[in-house]
Amino acid sequence: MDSKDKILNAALKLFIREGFHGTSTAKIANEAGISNGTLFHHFKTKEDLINRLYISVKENYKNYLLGQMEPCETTKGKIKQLWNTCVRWNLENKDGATFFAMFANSPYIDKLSKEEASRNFTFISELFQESIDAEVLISVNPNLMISSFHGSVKAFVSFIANNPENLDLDEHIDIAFKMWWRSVANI
Amino acid sequence: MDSKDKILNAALKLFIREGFHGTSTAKIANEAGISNGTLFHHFKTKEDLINRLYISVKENYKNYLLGQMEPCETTKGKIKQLWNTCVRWNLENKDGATFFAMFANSPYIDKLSKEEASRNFTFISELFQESIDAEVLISVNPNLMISSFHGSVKAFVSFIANNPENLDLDEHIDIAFKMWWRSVANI
DNA sequence: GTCTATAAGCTGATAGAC
DNA sequence: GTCTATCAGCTTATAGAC
Repeated sequence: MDSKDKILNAALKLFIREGFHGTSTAKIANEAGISNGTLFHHFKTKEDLINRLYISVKENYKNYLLGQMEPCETTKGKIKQLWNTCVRWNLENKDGATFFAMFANSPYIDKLSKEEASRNFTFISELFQESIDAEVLISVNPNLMISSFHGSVKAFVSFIANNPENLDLDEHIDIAFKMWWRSVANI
Repeated sequence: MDSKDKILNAALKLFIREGFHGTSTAKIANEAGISNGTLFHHFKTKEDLINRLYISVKENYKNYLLGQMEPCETTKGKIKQLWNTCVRWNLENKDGATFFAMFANSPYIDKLSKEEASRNFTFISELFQESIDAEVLISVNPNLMISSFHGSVKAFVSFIANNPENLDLDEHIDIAFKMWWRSVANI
């Protein structure tokens, strides 16, 4: 792992544990095992580091989704697989998910970074548009559909995070997807 | 308006515009029109200020909900009214909603504040539990139902925020509620 | 309750040697 | 690319007068 990645990993870990304010560049450098000067060789400013971290986590998310998706015949199957995979990334990458929750609306993330990051997820928009056109999904504003999708994923992940009883994960993933599917399926 | 409220208002405004890190106590005091010393007379530390602000916004949310709710015969009517009212608070109090999104998962908000704030919302839990018992809502884990409810509200609000075309708000509120209702109604 | 004055310590960032 | 040394400025918080 090169220095840049060491720094990004250390920053993610510290930001979610102690917040942006509580995490100085010195702490990040220390956690990464490099010097403060080296940090500023790789990142122009602290804000630059935050933005690059944001883009990096988003890209990790995208690659996970594309890597896990298998060919699937039906439209419903494709969407279910996407939903499941989103949930699993969020559960397996809690640091990344928390970082999004903390910083997605924050002023530290500039508009350019947001646009660059969201450009990676156009394949989701396309899937929904196709599904609406094919009358598999109800005919509503596609952006409302996408908001509903992500909202459902986030709500389920937050439910799992806050209810650490020994409940059957696969069973509840199925229940939650079926609930969401009823709200958007064209039947 | 007394100094304490002036400080809380100024802090909310600055936190969402410039972030926690970018907002010094001096800036807050200046925006509030009082001195830095006075700020520390009312709030023990900056972290104390953040936590008190969090509780204050949550309380404002609760009072809005309780104030707007009118007596309603049917269970579905009650839930629809609650959903609508939640959406309207989030749309009318964008600063508060953004503050939640930014800080709800953050380390600045301590556990005691979270508990104190969530204790105000037990009436929502009770409504859902009753509705499940009455077989108006499907029989799932009540916490999953609550997560789904808040997730649906947040998803809709985020859709409205990101799609500022001149779409009919009331019409879309109806559409979005109907979508969510299909996912939880016991029919 | 409110103000001014003050300070110790930390912050992000730079310069320059290797 | 990485390090050490360094700093100017800002940070939270306090003390004490009114």
